[in-house]
Amino acid sequence: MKLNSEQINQKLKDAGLKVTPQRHAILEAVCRLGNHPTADMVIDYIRRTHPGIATGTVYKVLDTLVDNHLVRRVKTDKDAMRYDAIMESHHHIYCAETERIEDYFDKDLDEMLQAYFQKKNLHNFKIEGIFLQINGNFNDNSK
Amino acid sequence: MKLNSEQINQKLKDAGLKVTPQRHAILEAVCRLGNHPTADMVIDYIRRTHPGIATGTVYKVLDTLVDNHLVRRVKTDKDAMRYDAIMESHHHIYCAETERIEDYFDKDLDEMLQAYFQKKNLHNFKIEGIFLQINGNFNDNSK
DNA sequence: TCTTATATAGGAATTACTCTTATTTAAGAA
DNA sequence: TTCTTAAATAAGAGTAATTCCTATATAAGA
Ligand SMILES: [Mn+2]
Ligand SMILES: [Mn+2]
Ligand SMILES: [Zn+2]
Ligand SMILES: [Zn+2]
Repeated sequence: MKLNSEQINQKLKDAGLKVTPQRHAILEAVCRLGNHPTADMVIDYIRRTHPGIATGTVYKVLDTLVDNHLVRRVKTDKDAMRYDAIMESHHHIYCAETERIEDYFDKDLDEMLQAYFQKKNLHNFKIEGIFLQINGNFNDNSK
Repeated sequence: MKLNSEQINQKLKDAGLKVTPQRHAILEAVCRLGNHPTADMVIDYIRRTHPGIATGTVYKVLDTLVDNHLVRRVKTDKDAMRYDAIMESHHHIYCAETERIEDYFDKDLDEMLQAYFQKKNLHNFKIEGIFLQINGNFNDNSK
């Protein structure tokens, strides 16, 4: 989560992508903003330091980052897509009312699910990932 | 899934909703179309028998049906929301490439998850539902 | 340094969805 | 059955979110 400038560049390189200031800024923004920002939030954040960036560039780079597994999409009931720079396996706790999304890491759960579906064997489907969306309401509104 | 006209009306009534031709047609369309149609697909389908229906009405009614638990939203990596008239607990198998979504019913899995989270107890979050999105690729392109 | 495939800027275009207001209607009351 | 009225719909303008196009710029390998 707390990647320095060099680590961000390295991630891009490792993915076989050209390192550009735009890609750097966008990946950094998704990391830094946390809480699963929308494209629009990314744009607002980036323009503070990088005023000229084009809207289309942000969308295109986000797609590229998703395709190259540096970022993932997080879907909610609302219209706008949200993005997540945490690529370690984790799930999402989501409150539709407040649009708040919290990460949920649970190794035991992941192992349980993996074991379950190994046994189950969905014929004619190759599983690439299993994600849980846990819907409900947060009791407090802290954080 | 194979609801007749009367059953559709009954569902609306049971939810405490006024029965209107538009609501009837929209709920029927989501049932009949299956495969998690977009609002646009619902509009196209309905206009064949019900040419005058307004776009805004379809979106509004879909919202109403979701709020009253007669339909649920299904989100994918693409921009457009999709809808599902199957309200029994089930999960989704999703291929991002083809945008195909298959329903996945699994009582054992549901019980396992429920038991797991009962024990786990996410403090400060009231769970309303847990949905799995199983991402990957279908081997065949049948169906 | 040169080359070139790739990426970005700029902005128009499109899609998906939302909102507003006048009109209509479902369904309970009389 | 007719009346009443809160709620629903039509129509279409408006907005948000995303995509697309093309000229220009740039990263990075040769
Ligand atoms: Mn979603
Ligand atoms: Mn949209
Ligand atoms: Zn996350
Ligand atoms: Zn379904």
